[in-house]
Formats: sequence, structure tokens, C-alpha cells
Amino acid sequence: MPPASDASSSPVAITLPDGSVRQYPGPVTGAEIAASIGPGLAKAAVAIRLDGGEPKDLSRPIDRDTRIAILTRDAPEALEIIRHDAAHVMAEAVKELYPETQVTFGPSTETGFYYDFARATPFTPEDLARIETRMHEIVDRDETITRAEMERDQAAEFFAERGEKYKAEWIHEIPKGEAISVYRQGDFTDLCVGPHLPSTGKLGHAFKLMKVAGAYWRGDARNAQLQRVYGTAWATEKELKQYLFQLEEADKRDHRRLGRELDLFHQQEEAVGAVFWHPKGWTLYRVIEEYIRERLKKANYVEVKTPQLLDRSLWEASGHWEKFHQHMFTIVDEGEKRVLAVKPMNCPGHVQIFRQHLHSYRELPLRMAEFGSCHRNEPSGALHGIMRVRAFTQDDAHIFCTEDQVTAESVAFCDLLQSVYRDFGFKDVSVKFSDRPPTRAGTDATWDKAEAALKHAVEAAGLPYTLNPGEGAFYGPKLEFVLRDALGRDWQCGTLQVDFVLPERLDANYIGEDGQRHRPVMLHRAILGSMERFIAILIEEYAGRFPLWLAPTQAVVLTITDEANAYAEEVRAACAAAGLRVGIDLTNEKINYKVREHSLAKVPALLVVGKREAAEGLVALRRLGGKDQENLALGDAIARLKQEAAVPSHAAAVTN
RNA sequence: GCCGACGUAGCUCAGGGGUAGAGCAACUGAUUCGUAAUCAGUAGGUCCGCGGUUCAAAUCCGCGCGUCGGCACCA
Repeated sequence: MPPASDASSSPVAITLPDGSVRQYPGPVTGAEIAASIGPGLAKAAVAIRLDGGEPKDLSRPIDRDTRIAILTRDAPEALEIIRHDAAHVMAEAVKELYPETQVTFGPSTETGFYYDFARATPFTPEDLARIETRMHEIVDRDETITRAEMERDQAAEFFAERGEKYKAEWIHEIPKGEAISVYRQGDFTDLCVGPHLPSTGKLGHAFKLMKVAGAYWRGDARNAQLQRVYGTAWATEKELKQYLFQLEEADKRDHRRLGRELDLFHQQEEAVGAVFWHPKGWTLYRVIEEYIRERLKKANYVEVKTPQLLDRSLWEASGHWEKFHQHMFTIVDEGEKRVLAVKPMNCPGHVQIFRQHLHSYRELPLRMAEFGSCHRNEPSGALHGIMRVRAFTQDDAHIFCTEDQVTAESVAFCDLLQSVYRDFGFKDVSVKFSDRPPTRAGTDATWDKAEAALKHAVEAAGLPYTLNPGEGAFYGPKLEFVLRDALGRDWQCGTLQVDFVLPERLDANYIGEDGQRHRPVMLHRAILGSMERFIAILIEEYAGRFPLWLAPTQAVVLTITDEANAYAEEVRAACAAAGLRVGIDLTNEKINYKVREHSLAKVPALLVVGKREAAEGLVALRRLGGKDQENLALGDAIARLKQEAAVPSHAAAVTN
């Protein structure tokens, strides 16, 4: 239907993505353009893009010549709108069912949406089921969604009158001059920038409420706690099903489940936030530690070990006491009247070693590494399996260098880190650049210098990064290298921090070319971050099926009857002599049972021997997950496994 | 730390005011077997802890502790 043109309007020319141009007598909406192209498009349309900009509502009038694209349900951008609408439909359902509830914020997320509600009584799982049912009803009602703009005061009054004090408060935060828009669907009106679907029916039914959790108003723990209801939403039922299936699969890779099933480690109430490493887990740990040690050695690091307990005065000097003493474990030495802190990090200790000599600029950069065992009294709610613990070990190092060396050292570190991640099989790592936090040590001039140096370094390393404003350490800006777990949660592993502050506070010096004392710069850096966390991520990445070089047990020799026992022992001994981590299973069970047992234990290679193999000096090699086996001479089998089990850094040429 | 859910055998879970249950695992015995579960038997419990209600509590109530999911925190 062509729009009615009024006297003041002039014709509008709309260019479609295929280059064709359509003329309209006056202002026209996206919905009208879609309808004029065809009823199919009108039905599928969810939003419109003007001049390649952000998606807008289909109901917005367009009064000038422009290029447009009609976004349909299957467009990637449409999903975000669908999810955002799901949040609004949920809010409408909640307001209908529990009118005393106040609404606050409800954005889309990576897999769905949430909405934060203020309500005195908590939502129960039964409430969630009721809300979800009502949401489906609202979709079936197919309520028209309309956008309107309001004056600031008028909008504030509107929401205040309805008892929505959070919304009213927020309106005052919106920058002056910015339009204040509200969206209406049925009896529900929400303050929102949009865009939204034309009607609730367009949302469809591919959504599900997942969980309810606490969340603070405006993300600040000092504010009221709201109830956040999470949901997932998709364009199609099939995608929803697929997502729910993926969640189940991810749960099977959870490091806590696999840690128990594979007998790698355990945790218990008497040592909250700490790890009991079992023999297999500790084997994995040591393989990784040894690998890193080799890499660092080749990159010209030296390794040190510093004390677990250090006097409070040292932490005061470094500035950690002021900022973190509540999270430090302390010990009062009654006899000496001293307060000692269990080290939460290694840098002050490393500076003490540095200070024991007078260093020449010729000795820099000095790269000092430590597998530093640290304790931090993390808040109970932060603990998470072995990913977030109170007792952990960092693959830590501090590079003492001159200002001129910062870039080259940073680039070398970024290369080393990427090479290490590649060896472990991680391909996509995201990098965040965190700049000065609100509370910090050091002058603004120092921060300007440190941030510029780090930015220059990350760019020189050729790494794409996103900005993470205000999230730097108190003594310097940092790069964070982030890996993702099986459930899609991001965990910081590697880090690189430029620090001009601690050398000053802890009085580290070197003698320059000019014969004068100078402050070194400290680069704080870790690749794996926490050994515990990194191992957890590895477990999930591989779902417990480690590559041969990492597998705690690389092979097990299985006998078919006890007549092969002596030969099996010979095979085991030969494997062990070749440096393989090998076990043997002489139990009186059927071969089917043994294969199943060791397959479930995710042993990568099974060497089956019976009478035939014993007679001919063979083994039947069966690989984890394989359907069949291969008969090989014992020596060939060992040579093959040994080659595959080589630690990557030892096999490949290393440049760092 | 905050909000919510949960805590029963080594594991996965059922039971829900009146004698503590299953499968798998463990142990014992038999079976000598050719690539993802051989058969039979035995044993196994502070139902997270402490209080309370009750003739009677694993079960209901309160308080702790822990775990899980978020939020906040993360040198």
C-alpha cells in the first residue's frame, strides 16, 4: 500500500541491495517498502538497515533518498533482535503475572537474553515455568510493537508513576540531546533504544528460560541485588534444540567431571580452593611444567624459587598490602611479633633477587622465571573447580629491561606465547588490552608512557586486540590472553604487563652506559597463567582425550590369556625403556572388557597381545576411538608411538 | 561476599515422618576368553554437620559448611 503523501513531503528514492531504485511519493517505512516488493518479504522482514548502518525498526519513516537492506529472520543481525524481543516478552509476562515487579534492563546475549527484575520475593523454578508459558501466549497474541519518543521529564514521570523507579533513575543518565524512545507491546511499555520486531508473533517459539540468578543493579555490589532471569532464544526450533544438545555435550567435557572420571585430581571440603593431584593428574602437570621449562630455557630465561612467606613490610612497600591485604593469607609469628603473608604473587620476591647484585645495563634484559606457588583468599563465590582456586601455581616471569627494550621483549614474548598455545592445540585466542584502572599507583605521565609502550608492542607483535578500559593492574597496563572453556566461558590465561611502578617502589636499579643508576622496567608475564586453570582448559579442550605427548598413560599392554603374561611384561618393559608411560593389564578378564575399560579411561594406545603375538614378537595396536587394530612388530610399534609422543618443542625447530 | 538451587553407598541416582534402595564400581569364587560390559556370590551408609519440632526425622523447621549456576571480585 503506498503511503499517503502530505503537501510538505517530497518523493523518496530507495536503493535496494541489488542496485535497483524504487520511487515513493513521500516518507515511507521499511514495512511498506517490504510490502511493495512482495508479501513473502513483508512476512519475513524483521528490521531495516539504512546506508549500511545499524538495524532499525521497520516502522521508522524514511524521508530521504537512501540505500536500504531489508533484514529477514535468517540474517545474523536478526538473531540479536529476536533475543532482545524475547527479553521484552519475558518482561511483559512477568509484569502480567507479578505486577509488583519492577523491570530494569534486559539485553540480548551471545546465546539468548536476560532481564533483571526487582522483586522482594525470589522467583522459583515453578515461577520460571509459568513465565515461560505466558511468554508463549504473548507470542500467540501477536501484539503490535510500536516505538514512540518522549521528552525526558515526561518519560521519567511516566515510569515513576508506574512505580518503575529503576527506569526513572536511568532516564536521568541518558545523555542530553539523545532521543528517549519507548516501545509498547500490549499493556507493556519499556524504555529501550531498540530496534524491535514489528509484533510479538515474529519472535516465534524457539526460546527457553534457563535459570535465575542474582545480579547487582548497574553491576555494582554496593547497589541493590536484582533477580536476573536468563533465557536462550533462536530463530528456529532446530537451532534451539541444537544449542540444548551442545550444552549437554559440553557438560560431558567439564573438567570437574573428567578430573574424577580419569582420576586426575580431587578437591574436598577440608582444603577449599585447593587441588589434590592424583598420580595421573600430577604426571600431566609435570609434563606441562617440563615443557614450559624447556621453552623458557631456549628463550634465555633463568629459573628461580622464592619464599612462600614474606614479611608484611615488603607487601606494604610494593603496594599490594594496601590493595589486597583482605585477600592475603597471613600468619602472625607470636614470638617475633611479625606478620607474614603467604605470597599471593612472585614479583616482590623476584625484585629481591634482582637487588642482590648491582646490575649493569649489559645484563639486561634479565628474564627471571618461577613456577610460583601462590595463595590468594578468593571470595567463596569465585571458586570454580580448579579454574579458580585459592592455591595455584603461575608460570610466572619478570623481565627486567630498559625502556628501549620493552618493545622487542614484548614482541618476543607474544611470539613465544603463541607458539606455546599452538603446541597445545589452541588456535583462537583473544587478546584484551586493559588500561589504567581508577585506583592505581604511579603518575599519569608514567601511565601514559606504559600504555603507549604496551600498545606499540602489541601492534608490533601483529596481534588483534580489543580494548578493556580501566581493567589494568594497579601498577601497570596489561594484555590478557583469553581462552574459552567447554561451556563458552572465557578465562584469562596469559598476561603481559608493563610496570614502571614496582621497580620504583621496591628500589630496583641498574647502572647505565652513563655510569648512573637507572630504574629498570619490569615486564610481568605468564603464558599458561595458572597451571591449574590451564590444565582444566586442556582437559575440556581435548575432552580428556589428550594427544600422546600429554596423556598421563600413553599405552597399556593388554593380554588375551595369561599364557601371554610373560611376553606382555616384555612389551611393557620395552615401551618403558623407550620412555613411554605405559601400563599393563594382566587381569583375568575378556579382551572385550579390557578394551572397554581402558578406552573409557581414554588411554590413547592399547597394545593387545595373545598367543600369536607372543610367538611372533608382534603387538596388535589399537588407537583410542579406532574401530580396528593393526598388527606390528614390537619395535615398529614402539618407534611409531615414541615419535608421536615427542614433546612439540623438542620435535620442532624453536626460534624463541 | 551477595542471590538462588542442591548435598542419600566410591560413582550416577530413586525414596520423602514409621526396618535405607537400584545400577555401575569394589571384594570373593568360577570362567582362559581375539578387540567397547562373562557368570555367581559377598560386603558396603553419621542419608553434609549441629540444634529444634515429634512417640518417631534421611524426610519438617532453624543455623552452619560445602558444591553448582549467576553477580561482584580476580595483583
